[in-house]
Amino acid sequence: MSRYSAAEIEAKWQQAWDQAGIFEATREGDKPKYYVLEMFPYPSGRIHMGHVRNYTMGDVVARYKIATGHNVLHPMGWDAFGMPAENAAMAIGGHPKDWTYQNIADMRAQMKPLGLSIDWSREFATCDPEYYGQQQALFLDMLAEGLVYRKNAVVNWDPVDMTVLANEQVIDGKGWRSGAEVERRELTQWFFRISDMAEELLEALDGLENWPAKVRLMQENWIGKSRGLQFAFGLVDGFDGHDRVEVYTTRPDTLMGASFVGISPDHPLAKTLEREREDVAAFCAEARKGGTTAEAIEKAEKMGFDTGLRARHPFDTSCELPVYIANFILMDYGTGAIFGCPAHDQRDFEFATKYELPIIPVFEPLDGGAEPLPEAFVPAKSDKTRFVRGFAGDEVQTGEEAVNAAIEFCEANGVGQGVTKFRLRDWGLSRQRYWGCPIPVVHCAACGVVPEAKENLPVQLPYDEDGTPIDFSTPGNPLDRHPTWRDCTCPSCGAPATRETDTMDTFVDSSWYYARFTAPHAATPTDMAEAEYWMNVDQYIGGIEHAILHLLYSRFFARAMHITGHLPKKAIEPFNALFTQGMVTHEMYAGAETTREAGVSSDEEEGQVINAGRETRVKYYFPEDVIRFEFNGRPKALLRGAVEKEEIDAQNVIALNEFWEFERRRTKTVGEEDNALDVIPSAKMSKSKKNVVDPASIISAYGADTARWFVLSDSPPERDVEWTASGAEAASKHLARVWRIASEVANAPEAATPEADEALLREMHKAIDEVTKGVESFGFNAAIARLYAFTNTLARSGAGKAAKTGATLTLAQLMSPMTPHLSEDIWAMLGGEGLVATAPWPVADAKMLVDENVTLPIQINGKRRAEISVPHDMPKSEVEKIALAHDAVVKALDGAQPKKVIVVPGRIVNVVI
RNA sequence: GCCCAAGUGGCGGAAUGGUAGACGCAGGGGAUUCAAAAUCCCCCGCUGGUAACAGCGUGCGAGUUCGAGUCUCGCCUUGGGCACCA
Repeated sequence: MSRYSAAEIEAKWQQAWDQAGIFEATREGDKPKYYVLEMFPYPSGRIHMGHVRNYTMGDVVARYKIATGHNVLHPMGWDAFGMPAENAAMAIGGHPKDWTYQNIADMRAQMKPLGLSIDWSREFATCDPEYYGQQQALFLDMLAEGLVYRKNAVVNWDPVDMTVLANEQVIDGKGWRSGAEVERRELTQWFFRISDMAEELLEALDGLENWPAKVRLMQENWIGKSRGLQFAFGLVDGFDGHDRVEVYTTRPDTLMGASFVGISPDHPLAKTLEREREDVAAFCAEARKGGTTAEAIEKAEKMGFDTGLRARHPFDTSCELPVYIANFILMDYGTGAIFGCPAHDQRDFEFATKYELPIIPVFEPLDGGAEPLPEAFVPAKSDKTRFVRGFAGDEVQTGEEAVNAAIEFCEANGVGQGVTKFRLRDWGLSRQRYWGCPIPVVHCAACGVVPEAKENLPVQLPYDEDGTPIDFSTPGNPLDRHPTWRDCTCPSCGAPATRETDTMDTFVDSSWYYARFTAPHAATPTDMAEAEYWMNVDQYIGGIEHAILHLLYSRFFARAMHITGHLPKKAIEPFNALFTQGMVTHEMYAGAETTREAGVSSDEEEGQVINAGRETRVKYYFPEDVIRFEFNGRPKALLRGAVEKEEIDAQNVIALNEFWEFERRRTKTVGEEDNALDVIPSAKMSKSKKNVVDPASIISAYGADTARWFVLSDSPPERDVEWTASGAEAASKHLARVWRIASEVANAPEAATPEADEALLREMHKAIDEVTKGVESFGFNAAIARLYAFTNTLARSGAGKAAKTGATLTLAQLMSPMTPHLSEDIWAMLGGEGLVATAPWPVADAKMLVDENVTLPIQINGKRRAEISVPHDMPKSEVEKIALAHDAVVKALDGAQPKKVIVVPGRIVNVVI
């Protein structure tokens, strides 16, 4: 073979690894363990470049750790439950299970050629009954520990489809599918008691040193701890048993600026009033209208209703404040009631302006110190309030200080007490869906809600029992409609009973899969001995989009699993290190109209960027950028990305609601619907098909090593990388060059000059040093740049055969985490021992990293003016002497003495004149 | 509105406070070839200069330092997170 043939080589070495079984993880041996994990994919049916990048990074880490003497666990599985499968069943018939397992088979077939160091013997899908059965066992244990409970919750209810809608599925207050006005309805749902752990989940963030600061911060904000004062306003005249209104405030220092009290329409007092007064009922009905989406809230006008009730100010009993019901007050934060201080709160200010309530500043608008007031309301002569003086003297305090002083003051005066609140809510896990893990409880007329007996697990989803197909043709939960599945007996009394038909949020599935990988076939959720050995995940890699929900839920679950005896204490923070990688982007046209205007013909070359005129950039998100499906019989593809809206012709964008249905599976983080998510039909997509980079076609054209090399080479891993055809071409050429260089080593002269050998050896050790540092610090792009440089050195070196052979073997080794097949081939070609995959990582010789002679720049007043070459270990004084004798320095000094000479050994000389 | 991050050639990007622009892409020139592909060599921040060289240069403005892309402060721009959260 005289040319590098990726297809041949890659198949050959994958087979060799398989036969050697080197990626199968066992607990044997005394090597330190290392668990590397990439966020597992949703089986959409096709892998994309985002997957390639994610798994390549994980593979680099895994292979490097193998080479450095670790016992590595590197598993792969499938996040397989969720809406797309159910929608496919709805749109094209068939069963979600068949659709899913077919997709898994397809994706596995596409992933295998990448040559990943995965222990496939541990593979599972979350829709395997073996997995979700253990998840049900876990649920029952959590139920027994009080970590799960049932309560009423307000949800978006579509009265036509008779289903609960996620916030993202409510568009302009209407159900995405039915178009019916969405109602807010109270339903009984299951919840994880995650809010009880808010404090701990927050505090433990500090210990996650190897997590990106950004992710920790996002979680901190999400948990949203706040310190404030909770106290009661007494009502002047009580109403039907209500004689006080409890409020919570984070700004007790503005208490003297209170001009009204507001309560939520869902507040108990409002509900009582509603029952007895028609005008209140009418207002509350109006206020409750509209969904709970961020968009609906944004648009809603601030409305208030004066109940006529009056509240007494706790520090000024002569002051009576009106009690309003207001639509902007949420029942589920704080106490569902507030006091309004229009002078120091924008929202209260708007409300007060609208209803002509007094605006009472409590701080002077001093320079510095005091917070600025809305300009119109800075009083001519400021009224330094009694309150500020009362507890803080004349000094106007700000921020936390003022708040704490106010709390202290209030507590001392018997007005309420300081409390800590969190934004984090309990995690509602009930989904009215078929394709999810059934919640293993039974409803019994006599016993109520009864946990299913463990010996009856798994509670399996019905497939096609008794020839009764699952009915996906109509909206709602197919489990509800199933004629027999719900029927069961009560595990407690044995009487006929009904199964719970809600299934679990798919985030539950992904909250503990990392633990299951340590013992994927254990008869209990985990095997403690295995968990003790393998946990924690040493390096977790995935997309930033999971910064909050998935990672927070996993942290909660790990704690819950410890409490229920399924994980050791050390695993309550399951991911020691986290790396969030960027996306793979690619320029493209957004739709056929645009494409035609740009003058693109269909026979343009694959992947070429054709015209900059109307192109736009699309970000391919991990893990599922493109979902192919049929909708109403038409083939479509969904593309989620930052397409600039105005670039897209309206007719090319299918309805957002179709998109959201497919997105619901991954329950969007709140507010993400604002992220310009656009959807392009595949009919249009195929016309501009050249915009989609399909890993399979790249691999068949260039080979896996090229794809791997490229996705790592161009950008830092945490940043987005743009896929370009020329970049892929360059990667391919480079690998072919390395192979060629290796195959020509045999032609090198037996003996060369010792200088040439020495020089190559030094370069080699420098390369070892820098590449190792790069790989260890996720500086893959820098490591690759160093490998390019070393390759250039090697190619031009006049060293002899032995030195060149050694250098080439080392090059192959250093490249092996990124291009394992090519490296393996070169290793074998040059007589390396065994497999390069298991060969010990080369170690740089510190002595070889420093050259005998170094070039030092000479600066004069910080500007480079000359350079000298001196031995690296020459004493400072000698260096100084030589520098001062340099022509350029002598000339600049012009006979004068330098003020100062700074010599940094091996670095620089600076002469200050 | 609140919080966070990032701004370096035509492009992606290098650079423990110590020669800014490594490495790659794109571009230009050349060798090889009947020709091409492939390969190899050279140039490539801006301005002036044939050149040697000089001046300028890491978003803008200050500061610390012998020395700042890197540290501090203030702006500008872009990106991200949170949000009727009291």
